[in-house]
Amino acid sequence: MINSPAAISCSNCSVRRLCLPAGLAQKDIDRLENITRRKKLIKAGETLYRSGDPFQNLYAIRSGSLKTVVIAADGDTQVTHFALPGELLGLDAYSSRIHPSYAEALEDSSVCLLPFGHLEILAQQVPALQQQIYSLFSEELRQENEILMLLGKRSADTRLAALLINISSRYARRGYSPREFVLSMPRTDIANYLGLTAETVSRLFSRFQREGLIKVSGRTIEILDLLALSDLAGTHCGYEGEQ
Amino acid sequence: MINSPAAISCSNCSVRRLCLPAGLAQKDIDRLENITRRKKLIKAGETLYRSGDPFQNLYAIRSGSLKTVVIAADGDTQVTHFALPGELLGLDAYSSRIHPSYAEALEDSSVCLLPFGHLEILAQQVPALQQQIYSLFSEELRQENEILMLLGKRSADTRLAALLINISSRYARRGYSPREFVLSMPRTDIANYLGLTAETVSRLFSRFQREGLIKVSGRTIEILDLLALSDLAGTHCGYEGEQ
DNA sequence: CGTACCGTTGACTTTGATCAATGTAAGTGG
DNA sequence: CCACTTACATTGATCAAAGTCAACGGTACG
Repeated sequence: MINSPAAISCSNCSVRRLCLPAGLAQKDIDRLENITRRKKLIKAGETLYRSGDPFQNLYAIRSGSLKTVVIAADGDTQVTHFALPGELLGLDAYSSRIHPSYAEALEDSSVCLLPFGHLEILAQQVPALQQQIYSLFSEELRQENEILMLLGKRSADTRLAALLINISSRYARRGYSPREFVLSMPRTDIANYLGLTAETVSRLFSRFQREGLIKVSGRTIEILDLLALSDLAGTHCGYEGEQ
Repeated sequence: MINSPAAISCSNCSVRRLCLPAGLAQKDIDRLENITRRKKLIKAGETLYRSGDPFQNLYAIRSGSLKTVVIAADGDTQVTHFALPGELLGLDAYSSRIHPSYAEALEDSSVCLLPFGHLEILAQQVPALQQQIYSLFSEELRQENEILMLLGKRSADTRLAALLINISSRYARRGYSPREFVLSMPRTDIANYLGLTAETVSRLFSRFQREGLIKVSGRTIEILDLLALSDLAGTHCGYEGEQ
């Protein structure tokens, strides 16, 4: 864990407009930076926090990607989110003061630690920050509702198409190509997230490729027919509202 | 819509300890009451708000029950929540300023209107209220994660058992019998919520009855073997964390 | 170079959806 | 009060989608 030099403060973070500082005046960003100095680097496969850990911080992703996973009493797991830079992790721990899920890095990643006690006090003084926190909470609720629809009502191919379109649009929003990207998670995680098996996901990748929708090469995906894929996803695609 | 007499203020509301006033000092409850005077009565089948409506208020349920439903672009719907007294509706509308879902009364119900603008300002001044709002947001996220697990990983019988246990425990928390209750929603809504069909739900009710787990009489459910039913639900039962 | 993990593909099985018919209770108007 | 309507619920027969089990191929890493 390191104390950041000015070089990696919010002000020049590439995802600041997606993250907590969004909508804040410069003087308020300065105050926010005072409590977000601490960073953490985590390697692929390491956990950022575990289920059952006491809630101390929120975590803002600077780079890399993570999955969040809930564990049932019988040991069964459910991947609930694939998180990209600019997104906040840990909000679900507030009420119980215990993390109900764990977060694991899918690749080497860097996160900012946000001590929630400090953030809460600052939010009390800075209405725009307060509003941004509400907004991130609310947006996450809205997204989960869309995923609920996906799991409750959609066929396997629609689910996978929706995930691809979702990831594509989120990369686009971060300045990367929406047409070609590398999935940072294994097939098993995709399957778990979508409520399917790895075999079904694998078969669907093959089928999508056969049908000319995408080109698959291991975890590298090239979208050949974005329109048709979006179509297959319904308009259930933009479940981050970012198409 | 009526202005409440003192008789139906938060202070003597039967669900105040589950609702926004939880954890607030009396003087702060008094201030909260100043902005929560307006009530609304809605009849079974009427909507509290519709998808697309501008976000003005949160709604706290005083009595009755409602469902919240998201509508996909193709018209397909997903029931996302069955809401009981003390619960807050509308949090998911904050970030977009538009309700992404609609809320419909399952029986004649009464709700408190909470103008969010006012609530936000008050929360800025009353840390305990701020914390309670975070808490309700966070708790809702946690619950949605459990439902995700239910829809992603569980069989039809486990899903229905989990719903019954969940409703039972929520009634218990509100001072009603956990062993016998009337479901306020039709089978189709239960099926939609659980990602099943009404036929499957109906068959499961019959099977549970045949197996001596419950007694079904229309929408009246008597739980005969709470232990076995909880067992079937896994411990995925208490997804409101209230068992 | 071999081990371990991940991904793909095939054969078969199972779960729950679909289609269709019938049953039941509540409300409506004659 | 009773036929009639309507909405909700149940049950059965059939079907399809996705799961399971199993074998095999590729790639990365020690």
